[in-house]
Amino acid sequence: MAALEWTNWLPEPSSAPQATREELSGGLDAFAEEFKTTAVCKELPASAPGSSTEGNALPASQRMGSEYDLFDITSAMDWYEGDGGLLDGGVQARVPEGAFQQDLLHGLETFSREQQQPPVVPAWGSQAFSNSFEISRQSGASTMIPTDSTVGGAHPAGCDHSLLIDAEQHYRLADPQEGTHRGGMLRPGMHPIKPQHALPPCCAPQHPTTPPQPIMGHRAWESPFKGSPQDSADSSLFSTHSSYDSITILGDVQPFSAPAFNRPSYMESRYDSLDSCSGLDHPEDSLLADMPGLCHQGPPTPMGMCYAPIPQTPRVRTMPMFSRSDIPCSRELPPFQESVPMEMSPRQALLAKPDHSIHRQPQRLSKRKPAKYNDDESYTTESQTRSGVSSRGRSTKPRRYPGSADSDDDVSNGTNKRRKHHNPWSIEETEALVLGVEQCGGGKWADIKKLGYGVIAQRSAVDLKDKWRNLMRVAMLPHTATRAKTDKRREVPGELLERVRILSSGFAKPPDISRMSHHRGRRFS
DNA sequence: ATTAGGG
DNA sequence: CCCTAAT
Repeated sequence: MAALEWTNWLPEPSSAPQATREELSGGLDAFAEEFKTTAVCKELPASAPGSSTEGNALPASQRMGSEYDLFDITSAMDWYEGDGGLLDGGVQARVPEGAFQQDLLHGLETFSREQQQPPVVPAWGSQAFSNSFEISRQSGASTMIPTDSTVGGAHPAGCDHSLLIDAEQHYRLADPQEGTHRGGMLRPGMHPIKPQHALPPCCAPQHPTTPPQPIMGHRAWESPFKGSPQDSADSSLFSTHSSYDSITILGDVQPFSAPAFNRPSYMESRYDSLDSCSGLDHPEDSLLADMPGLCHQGPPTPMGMCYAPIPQTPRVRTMPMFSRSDIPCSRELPPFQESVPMEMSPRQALLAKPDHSIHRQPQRLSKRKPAKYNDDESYTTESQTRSGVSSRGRSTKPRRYPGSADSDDDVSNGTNKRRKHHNPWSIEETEALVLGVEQCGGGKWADIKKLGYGVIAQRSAVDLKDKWRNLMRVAMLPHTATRAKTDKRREVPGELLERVRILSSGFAKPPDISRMSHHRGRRFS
């Protein structure tokens, strides 16, 4: 086979400092110490073992412990530190230091494997290793979130920050400008970037009882520099939106194959931007496109194409397609409207399964809502004109007089107590809620509503909050406690509960065990 | 205006 | 699902 030509654009192998066994081991120790994790690896193989590609075919749990995992995964993640794209003026932006470290590593490894030579390993701590990636020892996944990757010195700081978060919510914020790194554990409410741009609770840690999830998540994300002239996306791709409006967090992905590594587009463009390398402009050029085991999920996002490992089982765990309602894109995206007459995005169409709940839901609402408004109508006259749309606001809406007759409470339950309204959540609603939490994180119910899932539109933020609380309670119940399901329609699918468990494990305050059976005689809805 | 939490 | 306190 022809030797890889990565030397055309990578530093000469001889120029890369060679690390001794001890140096590399020491670096890994430091890494492990800093991140309070067990050492990534201790032993270097005398020669490249079986191809790392084979290694990645193994479950993540079995791949841990090898430094080749480190290399493969980082290269496969396809995220670069910074963005070396062209500026408006056609000036080639500088490529951040270490931008190609993943490729360098993989290239070195592939090279040595093909040449049947001992691996060439750059020294830890050299420029090739600018500490801009992190590995989760649990899932083997690494996630890199570009933050304010402004190129060409347009940004005053002229730096290329990069925030990396792994599945265990370690984060690492690199500031090449200052040559500093900050790291630690992500905690809810912690905003490594800027307070006003809250970092969404990132990929939830693996639930102890669940196997590694291939798709960690897909989250909306607003860059602190969104819309600023310094935003590379603004200058080169879109007019108003940042490349970093959303990120796709991949789990275990296959490493680049050598053929993909040799793709002309790759060799020529040198991956000049995050977008090009991820296939936004030319999907066929995406290195991920033809990687075995990867499937293309969803439409292109401003960040690039979404890829994810092909699920083992044919479960329909599609990725949420839109993190924002108005992603501009060169390709046709389904029309999407922000306001009340919600159009159906593909995802929503998927959610809105025919029959069951779809039928019941509007009926309940049409029965309940007008009644409520009619009640209020006699008390509030002018407020109706101004109140406008807000479908359900609790605060703005004039409230029923406490003692007023319950015209809409049709049935009394024998006692004199008012029967409370109760619209059970449909499975579709529940799934939409879980999707929202997966995107926005818990506690962001107003944001979740803004996502625009039509099925949820009639539920207030408080409703979402209450439902999520109940979902957590149900999810944390012992599996054996699946109460007699007389009502199959309302039963929350185990798959959803599993997702709830995964998400809830990432929150600071897990559901209070003592209140776990808070159902007070009535079922969780 | 939103969110957390008790009821 | 309702209500209130607290931001």
